[in-house]
Amino acid sequence: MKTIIASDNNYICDIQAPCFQKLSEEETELVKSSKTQILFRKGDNLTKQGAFSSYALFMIKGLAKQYIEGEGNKNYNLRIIKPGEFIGLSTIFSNKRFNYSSVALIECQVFLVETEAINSICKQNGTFALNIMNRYVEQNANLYEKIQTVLYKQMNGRMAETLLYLDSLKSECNEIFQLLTRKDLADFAATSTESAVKLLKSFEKEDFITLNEKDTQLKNYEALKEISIRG
Amino acid sequence: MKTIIASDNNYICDIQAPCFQKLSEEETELVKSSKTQILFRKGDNLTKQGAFSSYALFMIKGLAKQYIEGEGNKNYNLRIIKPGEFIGLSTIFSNKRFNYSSVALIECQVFLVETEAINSICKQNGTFALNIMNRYVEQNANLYEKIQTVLYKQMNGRMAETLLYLDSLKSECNEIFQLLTRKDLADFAATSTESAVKLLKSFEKEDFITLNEKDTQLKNYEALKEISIRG
DNA sequence: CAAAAAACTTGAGCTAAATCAATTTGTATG
DNA sequence: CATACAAATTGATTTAGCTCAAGTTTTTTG
Repeated sequence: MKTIIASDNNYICDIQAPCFQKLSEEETELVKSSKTQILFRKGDNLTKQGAFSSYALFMIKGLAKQYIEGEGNKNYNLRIIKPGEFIGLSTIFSNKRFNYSSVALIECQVFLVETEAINSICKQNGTFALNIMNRYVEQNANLYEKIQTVLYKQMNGRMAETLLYLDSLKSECNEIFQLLTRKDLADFAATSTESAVKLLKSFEKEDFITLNEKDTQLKNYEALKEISIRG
Repeated sequence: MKTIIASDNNYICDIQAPCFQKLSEEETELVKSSKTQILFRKGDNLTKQGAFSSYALFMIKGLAKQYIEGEGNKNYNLRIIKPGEFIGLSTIFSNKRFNYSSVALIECQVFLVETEAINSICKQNGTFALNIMNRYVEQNANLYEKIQTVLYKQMNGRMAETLLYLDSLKSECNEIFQLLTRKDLADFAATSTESAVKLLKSFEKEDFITLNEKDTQLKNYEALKEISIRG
């Protein structure tokens, strides 16, 4: 991994993220002392599916994509990871492995938190524990939805869903589509790259979207939502 | 729902399950006071996907299957729920809906715990919170695996996996296969019922399994594991 | 800036698995 | 116990979407 460990305090942030606000002095110290600031360059892996780890990652700044690896270049993209989100929380418990991979789409400022630190704070501070737990619940709900999408929808619906999801991120990152290749879109929609290209063309022909250079503009949200739901 | 609420203390158990052991007097009282004992008959729904709820369920005795509903009789079976396991923990937080359905395979003795009770105990008792959290982590890990299975394996692999999973439950419930129809197996393996039948036949012909009446005996574990991994 | 590599595009053909249809077997019910 | 209903089985047919091949465009790099 071509990573850079922030040598001094240049990058050290004061963990001002909401979820760290309600910690006691002592707890804050624990997080601070256990965290390591790291800068990931575009294309670097933040986590590698199956790898053992004794830390979770917390995104300060940047964007990454989270995906499940299959055989031979087949991946399934689950989501875009944004600032304020944890990556690899599963390592907190018995399961010390990352159950997904993630890769930086742009430069990412991240800090690593020892799982032991998170673990012991959870024991002391129920509110913090609930915050973390809530993240699990949401992740869980998302995974259930993904399974439904993958099992019950067909290509068109999955691509429509993908476009709506990515479009919803434009408020935070307007150039989101420019950061993604056709293969990325295909991996979000769980199709082959060729099918993704054909789907986009057909959506454009039907005037649901506009494809300019690498940007993608949604035009007919209603139609896309309809396709996304119908499957 | 044809459910029977235990009228008196016949069925009331002393929440001796491990996860409730480390609670304080006060907390135990909270759980006890908030719980309602229910008996579900074979075929009854314990949870219904999408339904709002203010309680989670805890299985005392019995077996149920957990599944994700699709359109028109298409379901995906995720697991068999056993005594000592929670059902619908997701209702504890913002997400007050069940994100899956579950149905009793045999008579099930269950108690309902108000989510508010669990929630407040989590705040007070970090160890309990970690116990609950650990259940999420495992569920999460399972869901990631399921997505891999569904996306990257084909029929044969999924059916082999299904058979190995169900066989592993025989130690606790030897008649597990007799409780399941071909459609149930198909729903575990994410195939059509017809395909499931054909797969089982072909596994039998290859001498990987024996099909007697409604029981299924695994004969060649190695071969099945191989198929299950290769996909 | 030229060459090589990566990403994108398009059409043709193939394939895994679903659907359909028809029959048989098993189970529940009046 | 007979009738109806649900589950299981089998072969024939269809199809969604993948793979393959071949070409074009874009991006990266020496």
